[in-house]
Amino acid sequence: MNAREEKSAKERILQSAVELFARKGYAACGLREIVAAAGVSVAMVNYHFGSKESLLQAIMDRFFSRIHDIAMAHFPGDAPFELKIRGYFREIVAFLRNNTDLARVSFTELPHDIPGIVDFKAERVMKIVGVFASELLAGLPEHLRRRIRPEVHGPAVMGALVSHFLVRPVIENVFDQELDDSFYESFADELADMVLYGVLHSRPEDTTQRKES
Amino acid sequence: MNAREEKSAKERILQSAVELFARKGYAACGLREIVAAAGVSVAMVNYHFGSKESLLQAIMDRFFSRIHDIAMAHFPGDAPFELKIRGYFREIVAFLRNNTDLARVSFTELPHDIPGIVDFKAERVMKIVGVFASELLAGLPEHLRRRIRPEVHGPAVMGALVSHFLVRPVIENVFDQELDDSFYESFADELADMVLYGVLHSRPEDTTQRKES
DNA sequence: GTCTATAGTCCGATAGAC
DNA sequence: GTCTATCGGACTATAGAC
Repeated sequence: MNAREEKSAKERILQSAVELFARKGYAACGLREIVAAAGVSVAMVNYHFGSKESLLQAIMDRFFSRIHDIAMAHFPGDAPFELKIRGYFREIVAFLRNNTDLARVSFTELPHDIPGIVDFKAERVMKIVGVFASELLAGLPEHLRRRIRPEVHGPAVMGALVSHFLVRPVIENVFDQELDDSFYESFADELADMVLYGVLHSRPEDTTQRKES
Repeated sequence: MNAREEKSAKERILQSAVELFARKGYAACGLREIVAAAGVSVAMVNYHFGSKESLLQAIMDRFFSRIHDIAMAHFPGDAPFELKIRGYFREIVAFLRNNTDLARVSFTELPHDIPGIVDFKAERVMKIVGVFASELLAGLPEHLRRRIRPEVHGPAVMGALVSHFLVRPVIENVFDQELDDSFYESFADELADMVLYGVLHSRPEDTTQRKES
Protein backbone atom coordinates (compact mmCIF):
# COMPACT_ATOMS: atom_id res chain seq x y z
CA MET A 1 0.00 0.00 0.00
CA ASN A 2 1.45 3.34 -1.00
CA ALA A 3 -0.48 5.83 1.09
CA ARG A 4 1.73 8.65 -0.11
CA GLU A 5 0.32 8.91 -3.60
CA GLU A 6 -1.95 11.88 -4.32
CA LYS A 7 -4.79 9.73 -5.58
CA SER A 8 -4.82 6.17 -6.76
CA ALA A 9 -5.51 5.41 -10.39
CA LYS A 10 -8.71 3.70 -9.29
CA GLU A 11 -9.93 6.83 -7.52
CA ARG A 12 -8.99 9.07 -10.43
CA ILE A 13 -10.95 6.86 -12.81
CA LEU A 14 -13.97 6.96 -10.54
CA GLN A 15 -13.92 10.72 -10.20
CA SER A 16 -13.50 11.30 -13.92
CA ALA A 17 -16.35 8.90 -14.57
CA VAL A 18 -18.64 10.70 -12.15
CA GLU A 19 -18.02 13.99 -13.85
CA LEU A 20 -18.43 12.70 -17.38
CA PHE A 21 -21.39 10.43 -16.67
CA ALA A 22 -23.13 13.41 -15.06
CA ARG A 23 -22.51 15.62 -18.04
CA LYS A 24 -23.04 13.24 -20.94
CA GLY A 25 -24.85 10.27 -19.48
CA TYR A 26 -23.56 6.78 -18.84
CA ALA A 27 -24.27 5.37 -22.27
CA ALA A 28 -23.09 8.42 -24.19
CA CYS A 29 -19.70 8.49 -22.51
CA GLY A 30 -16.97 6.16 -23.70
CA LEU A 31 -14.24 4.63 -21.60
CA ARG A 32 -11.65 6.37 -23.77
CA GLU A 33 -12.88 9.74 -22.63
CA ILE A 34 -12.88 8.74 -18.97
CA VAL A 35 -9.41 7.30 -18.97
CA ALA A 36 -8.03 10.27 -20.89
CA ALA A 37 -9.36 12.57 -18.15
CA ALA A 38 -7.94 10.29 -15.47
CA GLY A 39 -4.58 9.97 -17.20
CA VAL A 40 -4.60 6.20 -17.49
CA SER A 41 -5.30 3.63 -20.19
CA VAL A 42 -8.54 1.85 -21.07
CA ALA A 43 -7.32 -1.43 -19.71
CA MET A 44 -7.19 0.05 -16.20
CA VAL A 45 -10.97 0.29 -16.01
CA ASN A 46 -11.41 -3.38 -16.52
CA TYR A 47 -8.48 -4.15 -14.25
CA HIS A 48 -9.83 -2.08 -11.33
CA PHE A 49 -13.57 -2.31 -11.83
CA GLY A 50 -14.14 -5.28 -14.11
CA SER A 51 -16.37 -3.49 -16.60
CA LYS A 52 -17.98 -0.18 -17.40
CA GLU A 53 -21.16 -1.36 -15.70
CA SER A 54 -19.31 -2.19 -12.47
CA LEU A 55 -17.76 1.25 -12.57
CA LEU A 56 -21.23 2.76 -12.58
CA GLN A 57 -22.23 0.50 -9.73
CA ALA A 58 -19.19 1.58 -7.70
CA ILE A 59 -20.26 5.20 -8.20
CA MET A 60 -23.80 4.49 -7.04
CA ASP A 61 -22.53 2.49 -4.11
CA ARG A 62 -20.60 5.50 -2.89
CA PHE A 63 -23.63 7.76 -3.25
CA PHE A 64 -26.10 5.53 -1.46
CA SER A 65 -23.66 4.80 1.34
CA ARG A 66 -23.37 8.50 2.05
CA ILE A 67 -27.13 8.98 1.91
CA HIS A 68 -27.56 6.13 4.34
CA ASP A 69 -24.90 7.53 6.69
CA ILE A 70 -26.54 10.95 6.73
CA ALA A 71 -29.89 9.45 7.66
CA MET A 72 -28.26 7.40 10.41
CA ALA A 73 -26.54 10.52 11.75
CA HIS A 74 -29.80 12.42 12.21
CA PHE A 75 -32.72 10.09 12.77
CA PRO A 76 -31.96 7.83 15.72
CA GLY A 77 -32.46 9.37 19.15
CA ASP A 78 -35.06 11.36 21.05
CA ALA A 79 -34.76 14.81 19.47
CA PRO A 80 -38.04 16.43 18.34
CA PHE A 81 -39.16 15.46 14.87
CA GLU A 82 -38.85 19.01 13.56
CA LEU A 83 -35.22 19.28 14.65
CA LYS A 84 -34.40 15.92 13.12
CA ILE A 85 -35.99 16.93 9.83
CA ARG A 86 -34.43 20.38 9.64
CA GLY A 87 -30.99 19.06 10.56
CA TYR A 88 -31.31 16.26 8.05
CA PHE A 89 -32.37 18.56 5.23
CA ARG A 90 -29.52 20.97 5.90
CA GLU A 91 -26.94 18.22 5.75
CA ILE A 92 -28.44 16.44 2.78
CA VAL A 93 -28.67 19.71 0.85
CA ALA A 94 -25.03 20.47 1.64
CA PHE A 95 -24.07 16.98 0.55
CA LEU A 96 -25.99 17.22 -2.73
CA ARG A 97 -24.55 20.65 -3.37
CA ASN A 98 -21.01 19.36 -2.92
CA ASN A 99 -21.64 16.12 -4.80
CA THR A 100 -24.07 17.14 -7.50
CA ASP A 101 -22.46 15.01 -10.18
CA LEU A 102 -22.49 11.95 -7.96
CA ALA A 103 -26.18 12.49 -7.20
CA ARG A 104 -27.07 13.17 -10.80
CA VAL A 105 -25.49 9.96 -12.00
CA SER A 106 -26.91 7.89 -9.17
CA PHE A 107 -30.44 9.17 -9.72
CA THR A 108 -30.86 9.61 -13.41
CA GLU A 109 -29.19 6.43 -14.56
CA LEU A 110 -32.09 4.41 -13.21
CA PRO A 111 -34.29 3.79 -16.20
CA HIS A 112 -31.74 2.14 -18.37
CA ASP A 113 -31.73 -1.43 -19.32
CA ILE A 114 -29.13 -2.99 -17.07
CA PRO A 115 -30.83 -5.42 -14.70
CA GLY A 116 -27.85 -5.57 -12.35
CA ILE A 117 -27.97 -1.82 -11.78
CA VAL A 118 -31.73 -1.67 -11.29
CA ASP A 119 -31.66 -4.46 -8.72
CA PHE A 120 -28.71 -2.92 -6.96
CA LYS A 121 -30.45 0.43 -6.66
CA ALA A 122 -33.69 -1.09 -5.45
CA GLU A 123 -31.82 -2.90 -2.69
CA ARG A 124 -29.99 0.23 -1.52
CA VAL A 125 -33.13 2.34 -1.64
CA MET A 126 -34.98 -0.24 0.39
CA LYS A 127 -32.29 -0.12 3.05
CA ILE A 128 -32.56 3.67 3.33
CA VAL A 129 -36.36 3.53 3.41
CA GLY A 130 -35.93 1.17 6.35
CA VAL A 131 -33.93 3.80 8.24
CA PHE A 132 -36.66 6.38 7.70
CA ALA A 133 -39.35 3.97 8.83
CA SER A 134 -37.66 2.63 11.92
CA GLU A 135 -35.66 5.64 13.13
CA LEU A 136 -37.62 8.70 12.03
CA LEU A 137 -41.28 7.84 11.60
CA ALA A 138 -41.46 5.41 14.50
CA GLY A 139 -40.82 8.32 16.88
CA LEU A 140 -43.80 10.34 15.68
CA PRO A 141 -47.03 10.57 17.65
CA GLU A 142 -49.70 8.38 16.16
CA HIS A 143 -51.93 11.17 14.80
CA LEU A 144 -49.01 12.63 12.82
CA ARG A 145 -47.62 9.32 11.69
CA ARG A 146 -50.95 8.45 10.13
CA ARG A 147 -50.60 11.46 7.83
CA ILE A 148 -47.55 9.96 6.22
CA ARG A 149 -47.87 7.58 3.31
CA PRO A 150 -44.30 6.50 2.63
CA GLU A 151 -45.00 5.22 -0.87
CA VAL A 152 -46.37 8.68 -1.79
CA HIS A 153 -44.39 11.09 0.34
CA GLY A 154 -41.05 9.29 0.21
CA PRO A 155 -40.53 9.66 -3.54
CA ALA A 156 -42.22 13.07 -3.54
CA VAL A 157 -39.92 14.58 -0.93
CA MET A 158 -36.91 12.91 -2.45
CA GLY A 159 -37.89 14.30 -5.84
CA ALA A 160 -38.46 17.79 -4.47
CA LEU A 161 -35.00 17.69 -2.93
CA VAL A 162 -33.07 16.21 -5.79
CA SER A 163 -34.78 17.84 -8.74
CA HIS A 164 -33.24 21.19 -7.89
CA PHE A 165 -29.79 19.74 -8.46
CA LEU A 166 -30.81 17.83 -11.56
CA VAL A 167 -32.18 20.91 -13.30
CA ARG A 168 -29.85 23.49 -11.78
CA PRO A 169 -28.58 24.72 -15.15
CA VAL A 170 -32.16 25.44 -16.19
CA ILE A 171 -32.92 27.20 -12.90
CA GLU A 172 -29.93 29.47 -13.28
CA ASN A 173 -30.98 30.18 -16.83
CA VAL A 174 -34.68 30.80 -16.20
CA PHE A 175 -34.70 32.55 -12.82
CA ASP A 176 -31.44 34.48 -12.88
CA GLN A 177 -30.92 33.35 -9.29
CA GLU A 178 -27.53 33.26 -7.59
CA LEU A 179 -27.18 29.89 -5.92
CA ASP A 180 -25.03 30.85 -2.94
CA ASP A 181 -24.84 29.78 0.70
CA SER A 182 -27.86 31.78 1.75
CA PHE A 183 -29.95 30.35 -1.07
CA TYR A 184 -29.21 26.80 0.02
CA GLU A 185 -29.82 27.57 3.66
CA SER A 186 -33.34 28.78 2.92
CA PHE A 187 -33.80 26.06 0.31
CA ALA A 188 -33.30 23.41 2.98
CA ASP A 189 -35.72 25.17 5.30
CA GLU A 190 -38.39 25.56 2.63
CA LEU A 191 -38.24 21.84 1.95
CA ALA A 192 -38.45 21.08 5.63
CA ASP A 193 -41.55 23.30 5.73
CA MET A 194 -43.10 21.27 2.94
CA VAL A 195 -42.68 18.13 5.04
CA LEU A 196 -43.69 19.63 8.36
CA TYR A 197 -46.72 21.56 7.18
CA GLY A 198 -47.50 20.03 3.81
CA VAL A 199 -47.25 16.38 4.74
CA LEU A 200 -47.89 16.26 8.46
CA HIS A 201 -50.65 18.79 8.81
CA SER A 202 -53.16 20.87 6.97
CA ARG A 203 -55.01 24.11 7.53
CA PRO A 204 -57.53 24.27 4.71
CA GLU A 205 -59.40 27.34 5.95
CA ASP A 206 -56.43 29.52 5.00
CA THR A 207 -56.23 28.39 1.41
CA THR A 208 -59.78 27.83 0.27
CA GLN A 209 -60.80 31.46 0.30
CA ARG A 210 -61.45 33.17 -2.98
CA LYS A 211 -58.89 35.49 -4.36
CA GLU A 212 -59.20 39.18 -3.60
CA SER A 213 -61.68 40.84 -5.89
CA MET B 1 -52.70 12.96 -47.45
CA ASN B 2 -53.93 9.48 -46.72
CA ALA B 3 -55.98 9.92 -43.57
CA ARG B 4 -57.13 6.32 -43.73
CA GLU B 5 -53.86 4.75 -42.64
CA GLU B 6 -53.71 3.42 -39.09
CA LYS B 7 -50.64 5.41 -38.20
CA SER B 8 -48.09 7.14 -40.34
CA ALA B 9 -44.54 5.84 -40.44
CA LYS B 10 -43.44 9.07 -38.81
CA GLU B 11 -45.79 8.56 -35.88
CA ARG B 12 -44.78 4.92 -35.47
CA ILE B 13 -41.12 5.91 -35.34
CA LEU B 14 -41.84 8.54 -32.73
CA GLN B 15 -43.80 6.16 -30.53
CA SER B 16 -41.21 3.41 -30.73
CA ALA B 17 -38.52 5.92 -29.90
CA VAL B 18 -40.41 7.17 -26.83
CA GLU B 19 -40.75 3.67 -25.50
CA LEU B 20 -37.16 2.67 -26.14
CA PHE B 21 -35.58 5.94 -25.03
CA ALA B 22 -37.55 5.65 -21.79
CA ARG B 23 -36.37 2.12 -21.17
CA LYS B 24 -32.76 2.29 -22.30
CA GLY B 25 -31.92 5.95 -22.50
CA TYR B 26 -31.39 8.09 -25.56
CA ALA B 27 -27.70 7.38 -26.00
CA ALA B 28 -27.97 3.66 -25.29
CA CYS B 29 -30.64 3.08 -27.89
CA GLY B 30 -29.68 2.72 -31.53
CA LEU B 31 -31.74 3.80 -34.51
CA ARG B 32 -31.76 0.21 -35.75
CA GLU B 33 -33.68 -0.92 -32.68
CA ILE B 34 -36.21 1.90 -33.03
CA VAL B 35 -36.93 1.31 -36.67
CA ALA B 36 -37.22 -2.43 -36.14
CA ALA B 37 -39.95 -1.78 -33.55
CA ALA B 38 -41.64 0.69 -35.88
CA GLY B 39 -41.42 -1.63 -38.88
CA VAL B 40 -39.51 0.76 -41.11
CA SER B 41 -35.92 1.23 -42.25
CA VAL B 42 -33.17 3.35 -40.73
CA ALA B 43 -33.28 5.81 -43.58
CA MET B 44 -36.81 6.82 -42.58
CA VAL B 45 -35.60 8.46 -39.39
CA ASN B 46 -33.39 10.85 -41.24
CA TYR B 47 -36.01 11.38 -43.89
CA HIS B 48 -38.78 12.31 -41.42
CA PHE B 49 -36.81 13.86 -38.57
CA GLY B 50 -33.42 14.76 -40.00
CA SER B 51 -31.35 13.12 -37.29
CA LYS B 52 -31.56 11.13 -34.08
CA GLU B 53 -31.19 14.36 -32.12
CA SER B 54 -34.13 15.98 -33.90
CA LEU B 55 -36.18 12.89 -33.15
CA LEU B 56 -35.53 13.43 -29.45
CA GLN B 57 -36.43 17.08 -29.83
CA ALA B 58 -39.72 16.18 -31.51
CA ILE B 59 -40.53 13.92 -28.55
CA MET B 60 -39.80 16.66 -26.05
CA ASP B 61 -41.77 19.16 -28.07
CA ARG B 62 -44.83 16.97 -27.80
CA PHE B 63 -44.41 16.61 -24.05
CA PHE B 64 -43.91 20.27 -23.27
CA SER B 65 -46.77 21.30 -25.51
CA ARG B 66 -49.11 19.08 -23.54
CA ILE B 67 -47.78 20.37 -20.22
CA HIS B 68 -48.32 23.91 -21.42
CA ASP B 69 -51.83 23.15 -22.62
CA ILE B 70 -52.81 21.59 -19.29
CA ALA B 71 -51.60 24.66 -17.41
CA MET B 72 -53.53 26.92 -19.78
CA ALA B 73 -56.66 24.83 -19.27
CA HIS B 74 -56.66 25.27 -15.49
CA PHE B 75 -54.95 28.48 -14.46
CA PRO B 76 -56.62 31.39 -16.24
CA GLY B 77 -59.90 32.58 -14.73
CA ASP B 78 -61.32 33.51 -11.36
CA ALA B 79 -61.71 30.14 -9.66
CA PRO B 80 -60.29 29.84 -6.13
CA PHE B 81 -56.62 28.98 -5.97
CA GLU B 82 -57.25 25.67 -4.23
CA LEU B 83 -59.63 24.50 -6.94
CA LYS B 84 -57.20 25.50 -9.66
CA ILE B 85 -54.39 23.62 -7.95
CA ARG B 86 -56.38 20.48 -7.22
CA GLY B 87 -57.83 20.34 -10.72
CA TYR B 88 -54.43 20.91 -12.25
CA PHE B 89 -52.78 18.19 -10.19
CA ARG B 90 -55.49 15.70 -11.06
CA GLU B 91 -55.10 16.28 -14.76
CA ILE B 92 -51.34 16.42 -14.75
CA VAL B 93 -51.15 13.19 -12.76
CA ALA B 94 -53.51 11.51 -15.22
CA PHE B 95 -51.43 12.80 -18.10
CA LEU B 96 -48.16 11.58 -16.58
CA ARG B 97 -49.74 8.25 -15.77
CA ASN B 98 -50.86 7.78 -19.36
CA ASN B 99 -47.63 9.15 -20.85
CA THR B 100 -44.99 7.98 -18.43
CA ASP B 101 -42.48 7.13 -21.13
CA LEU B 102 -42.88 10.50 -22.76
CA ALA B 103 -42.35 12.25 -19.44
CA ARG B 104 -39.39 10.09 -18.52
CA VAL B 105 -37.59 10.83 -21.75
CA SER B 106 -38.41 14.52 -21.65
CA PHE B 107 -37.20 14.93 -18.08
CA THR B 108 -34.24 12.66 -17.69
CA GLU B 109 -32.52 13.38 -20.96
CA LEU B 110 -31.59 16.85 -19.76
CA PRO B 111 -28.08 16.44 -18.45
CA HIS B 112 -26.57 15.16 -21.62
CA ASP B 113 -24.20 17.04 -23.76
CA ILE B 114 -26.30 18.21 -26.65
CA PRO B 115 -26.49 22.02 -26.58
CA GLY B 116 -29.44 22.17 -28.95
CA ILE B 117 -31.54 20.02 -26.64
CA VAL B 118 -30.59 21.89 -23.48
CA ASP B 119 -31.44 25.25 -25.04
CA PHE B 120 -34.68 23.90 -26.42
CA LYS B 121 -35.77 22.61 -23.03
CA ALA B 122 -34.83 25.81 -21.24
CA GLU B 123 -36.96 27.80 -23.65
CA ARG B 124 -40.00 25.56 -23.25
CA VAL B 125 -39.66 25.47 -19.46
CA MET B 126 -39.45 29.25 -19.38
CA LYS B 127 -42.69 29.51 -21.33
CA ILE B 128 -44.49 27.23 -18.87
CA VAL B 129 -43.06 29.07 -15.88
CA GLY B 130 -44.54 32.19 -17.43
CA VAL B 131 -48.00 30.63 -17.42
CA PHE B 132 -47.69 29.81 -13.73
CA ALA B 133 -46.50 33.30 -12.90
CA SER B 134 -49.05 35.24 -14.89
CA GLU B 135 -52.12 33.01 -14.68
CA LEU B 136 -51.87 31.20 -11.36
CA LEU B 137 -49.76 33.18 -8.91
CA ALA B 138 -50.96 36.58 -10.04
CA GLY B 139 -54.42 35.72 -8.72
CA LEU B 140 -53.22 34.99 -5.18
CA PRO B 141 -53.70 37.44 -2.33
CA GLU B 142 -50.47 39.25 -1.52
CA HIS B 143 -49.79 37.54 1.83
CA LEU B 144 -49.94 34.10 0.22
CA ARG B 145 -48.08 35.07 -2.91
CA ARG B 146 -45.14 36.22 -0.81
CA ARG B 147 -44.76 32.69 0.55
CA ILE B 148 -43.94 31.40 -2.90
CA ARG B 149 -40.40 31.44 -4.19
CA PRO B 150 -40.72 30.17 -7.74
CA GLU B 151 -37.06 29.29 -8.13
CA VAL B 152 -37.34 27.03 -5.06
CA HIS B 153 -40.91 25.76 -5.12
CA GLY B 154 -41.25 25.40 -8.87
CA PRO B 155 -38.59 22.73 -9.31
CA ALA B 156 -39.48 21.19 -5.93
CA VAL B 157 -43.14 20.66 -6.76
CA MET B 158 -42.31 19.56 -10.27
CA GLY B 159 -39.80 17.06 -8.84
CA ALA B 160 -42.27 15.76 -6.27
CA LEU B 161 -44.78 15.19 -9.04
CA VAL B 162 -42.54 13.64 -11.62
CA SER B 163 -40.24 11.58 -9.44
CA HIS B 164 -43.00 9.12 -8.69
CA PHE B 165 -43.21 8.21 -12.35
CA LEU B 166 -39.46 8.15 -12.81
CA VAL B 167 -38.92 5.67 -10.02
CA ARG B 168 -42.18 3.78 -10.29
CA PRO B 169 -40.51 0.40 -10.80
CA VAL B 170 -38.63 0.91 -7.54
CA ILE B 171 -41.79 2.00 -5.70
CA GLU B 172 -43.64 -1.10 -6.81
CA ASN B 173 -40.68 -3.19 -5.75
CA VAL B 174 -40.07 -1.58 -2.37
CA PHE B 175 -43.58 -0.78 -1.13
CA ASP B 176 -45.63 -3.56 -2.63
CA GLN B 177 -48.25 -0.95 -3.51
CA GLU B 178 -50.86 -1.41 -6.20
CA LEU B 179 -50.82 1.70 -8.37
CA ASP B 180 -54.47 1.83 -9.39
CA ASP B 181 -57.01 4.59 -9.97
CA SER B 182 -57.60 5.22 -6.29
CA PHE B 183 -53.89 5.45 -5.60
CA TYR B 184 -53.46 8.15 -8.22
CA GLU B 185 -56.51 10.05 -7.07
CA SER B 186 -55.12 10.37 -3.56
CA PHE B 187 -51.62 10.88 -4.92
CA ALA B 188 -52.77 14.01 -6.73
CA ASP B 189 -54.53 15.27 -3.61
CA GLU B 190 -51.53 14.64 -1.36
CA LEU B 191 -49.35 16.67 -3.70
CA ALA B 192 -51.93 19.46 -3.78
CA ASP B 193 -51.83 19.39 0.04
CA MET B 194 -48.08 19.84 -0.05
CA VAL B 195 -48.51 22.99 -2.11
CA LEU B 196 -51.51 24.38 -0.23
CA TYR B 197 -50.24 23.74 3.28
CA GLY B 198 -46.52 23.16 2.83
CA VAL B 199 -45.76 26.06 0.54
CA LEU B 200 -48.46 28.59 1.18
CA HIS B 201 -48.84 28.30 4.92
CA SER B 202 -47.36 26.91 8.07
CA ARG B 203 -48.53 25.87 11.49
CA PRO B 204 -45.37 25.20 13.47
CA GLU B 205 -47.03 24.66 16.85
CA ASP B 206 -48.38 21.32 15.64
CA THR B 207 -45.07 19.85 14.61
CA THR B 208 -42.55 21.08 17.16
CA GLN B 209 -43.78 19.01 20.07
CA ARG B 210 -41.61 16.24 21.39
CA LYS B 211 -42.46 12.69 20.55
CA GLU B 212 -44.62 10.74 22.97
CA SER B 213 -42.60 9.30 25.84
C1' DG C 1 -0.29 -2.33 -12.13
C1' DT C 2 0.07 -0.38 -16.25
C1' DC C 3 0.64 -0.26 -20.96
C1' DT C 4 -0.23 -0.96 -26.44
C1' DA C 5 -2.58 -3.16 -29.98
C1' DT C 6 -6.36 -5.22 -31.73
C1' DA C 7 -10.63 -8.09 -32.14
C1' DG C 8 -15.39 -7.86 -32.98
C1' DT C 9 -19.52 -5.27 -32.74
C1' DC C 10 -22.52 -1.48 -33.34
C1' DC C 11 -23.26 3.23 -34.34
C1' DG C 12 -25.50 7.42 -37.22
C1' DA C 13 -25.77 9.03 -41.64
C1' DT C 14 -26.34 8.84 -46.57
C1' DA C 15 -26.17 7.47 -51.58
C1' DG C 16 -28.92 5.71 -54.87
C1' DA C 17 -32.54 2.39 -56.69
C1' DC C 18 -37.46 2.13 -57.01
C1' DG D 1 -41.76 7.70 -49.25
C1' DT D 2 -39.47 3.80 -48.61
C1' DC D 3 -35.96 0.64 -49.29
C1' DT D 4 -30.94 -1.74 -49.31
C1' DA D 5 -26.17 -1.34 -49.00
C1' DT D 6 -22.38 0.69 -47.24
C1' DC D 7 -19.06 4.16 -45.27
C1' DG D 8 -16.18 5.76 -41.61
C1' DG D 9 -15.85 5.89 -37.01
C1' DA D 10 -16.52 4.75 -31.97
C1' DC D 11 -17.49 1.43 -28.82
C1' DT D 12 -16.18 -2.37 -24.87
C1' DA D 13 -13.32 -5.83 -23.80
C1' DT D 14 -9.14 -8.44 -23.78
C1' DA D 15 -4.60 -10.54 -25.00
C1' DG D 16 -0.03 -10.10 -24.05
C1' DA D 17 4.37 -7.30 -23.20
C1' DC D 18 6.72 -5.12 -19.45
